[in-house]
Amino acid sequence: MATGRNHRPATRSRGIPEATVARLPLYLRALTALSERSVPTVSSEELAAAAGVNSAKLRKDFSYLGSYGTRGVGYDVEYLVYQISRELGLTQDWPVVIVGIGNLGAALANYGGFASRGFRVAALIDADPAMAGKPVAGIPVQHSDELEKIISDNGVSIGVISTPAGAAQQVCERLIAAGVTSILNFAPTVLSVPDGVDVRKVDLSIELQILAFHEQRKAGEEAEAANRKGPDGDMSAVMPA
Amino acid sequence: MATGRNHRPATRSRGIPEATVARLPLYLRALTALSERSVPTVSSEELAAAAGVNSAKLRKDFSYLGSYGTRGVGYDVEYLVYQISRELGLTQDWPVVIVGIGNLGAALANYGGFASRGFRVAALIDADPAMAGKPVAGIPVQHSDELEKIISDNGVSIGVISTPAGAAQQVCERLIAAGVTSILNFAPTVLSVPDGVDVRKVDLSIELQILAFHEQRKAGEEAEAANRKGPDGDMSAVMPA
DNA sequence: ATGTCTTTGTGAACGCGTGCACAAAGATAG
DNA sequence: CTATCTTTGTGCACGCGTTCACAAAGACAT
Repeated sequence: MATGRNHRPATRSRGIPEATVARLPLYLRALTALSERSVPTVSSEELAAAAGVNSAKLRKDFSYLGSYGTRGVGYDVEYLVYQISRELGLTQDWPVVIVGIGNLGAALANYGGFASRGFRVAALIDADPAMAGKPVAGIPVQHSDELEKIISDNGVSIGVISTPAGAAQQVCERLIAAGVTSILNFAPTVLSVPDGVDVRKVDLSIELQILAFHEQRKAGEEAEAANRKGPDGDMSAVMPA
Repeated sequence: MATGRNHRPATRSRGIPEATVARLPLYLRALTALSERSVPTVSSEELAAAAGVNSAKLRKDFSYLGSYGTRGVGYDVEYLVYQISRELGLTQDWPVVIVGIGNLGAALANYGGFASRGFRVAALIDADPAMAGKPVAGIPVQHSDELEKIISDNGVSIGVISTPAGAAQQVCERLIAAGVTSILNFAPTVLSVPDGVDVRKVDLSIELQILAFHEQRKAGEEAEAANRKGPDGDMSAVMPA
C-alpha cells in the first residue's frame, strides 16, 4: 500500500545477509569462467581478486552458505558453482516477461545474459498495437491486453518493466495482480508495491548523476583556490523569500 | 573551509556520505516533478513519500547540504532543485561518450534521461567498421580508432561502456589513457582501474539473480515442509573428493 | 508581544557490514 | 606418526548508515 514502506526485515533473508546475496552472482561469474578453463580448485585469495573483492569478505560470505572449502587447498570450483547456483535459485528455470519493448526493452530481449543462466524470456509485451506480432529477438511481441493471460499461463513470477515512466506504476499493478512477485524496474519512477513483492530498480540517469558528483569533486579539488568566489553565482533570482 | 586535516579517508567525498549522494538524484527527480506542477514548497514528509524514503533520512541527507528548509513550512522547491543540481554538478554540461553501439548502446543513445539533465552524448563509438557513419539517435557512429581524438577534442571525462565483456577492459584502459576519469560500465566484467578513476557498474543479470534468490525464498517459505527431502538432489556426482 | 502549532535539524543509540588477525584444520613430506 | 606449511573459518573491533525522538526555530493568529 503505502509508498515507500519497504521496511522489510529483508536484511537477513535466511541467515544470509543482503550484501552477501548481492555478491553471490559476482562470485558465480568468476567461478564459471574458471570452470570453463577447467580449473579444479581456487583459493579465496585468487577468487576474490577475480571478483574484485576483499578475500576476507569472500570467505565470510561463503561461511554463510556452509563450510565448502578445504583448508590448505581452497574451494572446489565445480562444487561451489553448484552450491551458489542452488542458493540463488538458478537450478530451476525462471520464466520472465518484459513489458515495454522500446529501445531498452529490445536490448534486454536480445541480452544473452538472461538466457544464459536460469532465465527464460517467456514473452515480450507492449501497449502499442503496431508492435503486436512483430518479432524481437526471435520472440513475437504481444499486446498488453494479453498480459494477465500470459502471466497466468506461463507461471511467471518475475517481471521486467522497461516502459516510459508514466506507464510503469500501472503496469506494475497489473503484473502484481496477475501473480508476479518480483519486479526489475528500468523506468525512472518510484514504484509502490504491497508487502511481499520485491522491487529492484536500475536507473541509468541516476548512475550518471552520481558519477557527475564525483567528477565535479575531482575537478574542484584541483582548482580549490580558483573558484573561491563563485560556486553559487547569482542566488538572488532563486532565493526564497 | 573544510581544508582541514581529515582528508585522508577517501571514502567520504566532501563531508557528504556516499549513501546520501546516491539518493540526491532521487530527490531531484521528485522535486522536478513538483516544480513542473508549480508546487511552491514541500515538507520532508511529502517529499520523502514521493522519493520512497524515510522522512528522517531525507532531512539528515539535506542537513549535509546545509539548512535549506524553513521550520514550520518545509522546503522551497525551486531553491532545493537548484541546490541539489549544483551539488551534483548538473549545472554544467557533461559531454559523454558511449562505446559499443549494440542493442544496449543504441538504447542508451536514445535514452532521453541522459540529455534531459546536464548530460550530452558527444559521440558514439564502435569497433565495427560497418557501423561507422551510420546514424544512431541522430548521431553518426564513429570508429574506435578515433576514440582518443574524440575524448581529447571534446574534453570528455565520463565514458559509458556497453561493449561485450571481452572488449570492456581494453576499452576501459584506452578511455582512461585518453583522459576519462569516470566510467559507467554495462559490460558484465570486473574492470580494474587506477586510483582516481571512478567506476559504477550496472549489471542486468546480477539484478535478476538477486530477484531469483528472494523469489526462491518466498516459494520455499510457503512449501517449507514439502521439500524437506530433496533440496540438494544427487550430490555424489559433483561432490569433491 | 505572546502563545500555539507545525516542521526542521540533529544528538544519540543501534545494527549491519567490513576488515584484521589468528587459531583450527587439513594436506603434504619425511 | 610427527612436523611443517598452507588456507580456511571466524571472533572482534570499528565505522558507516539508519532511525528515533526531541528541542529549537519560525510561521501565524490573537
